[in-house]
Amino acid sequence: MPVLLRDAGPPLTPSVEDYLKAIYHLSSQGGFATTSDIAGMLELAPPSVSGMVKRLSETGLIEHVPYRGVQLTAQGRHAALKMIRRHRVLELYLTQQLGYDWGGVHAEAERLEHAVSDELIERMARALGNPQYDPHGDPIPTAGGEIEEAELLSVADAPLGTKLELRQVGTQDPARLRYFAEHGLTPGVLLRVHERQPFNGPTTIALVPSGEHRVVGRELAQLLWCQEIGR
Amino acid sequence: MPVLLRDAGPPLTPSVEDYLKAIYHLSSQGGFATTSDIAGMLELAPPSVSGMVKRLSETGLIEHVPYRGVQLTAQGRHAALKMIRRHRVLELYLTQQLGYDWGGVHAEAERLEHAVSDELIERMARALGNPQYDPHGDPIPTAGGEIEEAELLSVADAPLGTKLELRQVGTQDPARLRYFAEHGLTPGVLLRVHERQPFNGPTTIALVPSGEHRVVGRELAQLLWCQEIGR
DNA sequence: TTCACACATTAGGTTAGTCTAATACTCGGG
DNA sequence: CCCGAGTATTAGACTAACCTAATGTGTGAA
Repeated sequence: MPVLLRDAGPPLTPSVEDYLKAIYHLSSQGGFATTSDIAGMLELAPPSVSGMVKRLSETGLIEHVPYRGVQLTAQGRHAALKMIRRHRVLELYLTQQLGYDWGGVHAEAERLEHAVSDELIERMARALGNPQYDPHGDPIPTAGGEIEEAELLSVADAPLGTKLELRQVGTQDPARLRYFAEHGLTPGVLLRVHERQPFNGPTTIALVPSGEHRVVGRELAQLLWCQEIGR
Repeated sequence: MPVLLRDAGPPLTPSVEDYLKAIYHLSSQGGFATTSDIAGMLELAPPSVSGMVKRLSETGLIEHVPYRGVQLTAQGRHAALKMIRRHRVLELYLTQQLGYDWGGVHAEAERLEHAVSDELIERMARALGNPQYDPHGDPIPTAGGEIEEAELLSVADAPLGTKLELRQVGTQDPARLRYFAEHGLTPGVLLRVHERQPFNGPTTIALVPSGEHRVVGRELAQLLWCQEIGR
């Protein structure tokens, strides 16, 4: 029997679990998750989020900087990863064992993840051969709460030609963020490094699948963090 | 694809689903489910039940006779059977496909039954070959909301010798109910009809497994409804 | 340097579901 | 026939989680 996650403190409500997951996803690409981002992701009114944020930071699951945003504490991150493990194991189990297709599986997992026991998830994982990736290719955290951190390469360093997914933009500066957005360089976009000039010169990026080119200087290229898409 | 249950009205909360299931089980052996019986089964305080009973009867899921008890309406019965189908399919799936044992399976199903979709239950049922009985031998309602009603025989009519389970006591009269209880004749008890005198004479019952005998007149024997235990 | 706008927070209200304490009802036994 | 024990219900309070409306805050653009 694999080691299960130790349960720290009282059980979390489904709602709290959803907040933690949302904050995990939002703050994985940048430092803080903002109130309105969380509200947008969970389809709630911003004041509802403010209220929950207060409670979550009182119980030590998140760190709140007023008017800035929130980040997960170690404890909150652990709980979030547990939920993500549940979600991804469920998605994989439903598709592989019960013939679900891509479409239906997310909503089903979204509801089940709050109801399953650790034991059930471990049994499902075992039935699947303790898989490492879900049907979308996302890594499944271990029962111990560890996740394969995507190895991120900046566009300034990535090898030429390989297909990359833009994962993080390493700045909070609105001018730079706006500039990137205007040029279609937002997280999730696929691209290749097409050419790089020597002596810290500019990098040419080819967007995938359009093939359009973007030329960025070294300073900006260093802010664009990507993951190699091998799978 | 089998016909799924049509959903009548707004979705029910988990709490409401639990009430309906409890009322179904309690009123299957006798006319009314009382407030305190429901409170006992759900481990709630009686006033909580009174409050919920009011709401459920306002939404047409139950019929409430004040100070007497409640019964399910057709709509409530339908919803209860849907939950029982979910529960029993889940129990069977968890034991047969995921190696759960008898012990753990009930609690797991109890939580999952509120989170699964109809589609998931139908997929599980199909994976199991559309079974008719759960691991305990209880019948699984169909997706259409029908359940194999146990064929009940009164002790006055049952054949001699076959093993029977006492399922219902067909009276509300306290004197008779007390008499039955004092003689160990309560629902769930196993017995055989040992001997029956002619000309509407008394019936002798042998309790199982103790073998003790009880002699009851025809009037009382007609009140004891049993199910043949063949399986 | 200021000021308007976008965003965050506070204030106050709602619903579901629970609780305890107080009150109302029913019915069997004297 | 009435009364008290045992139930049922009402009254009133609490928590979690949401909402809308009102109020604060912080910053980019003029």
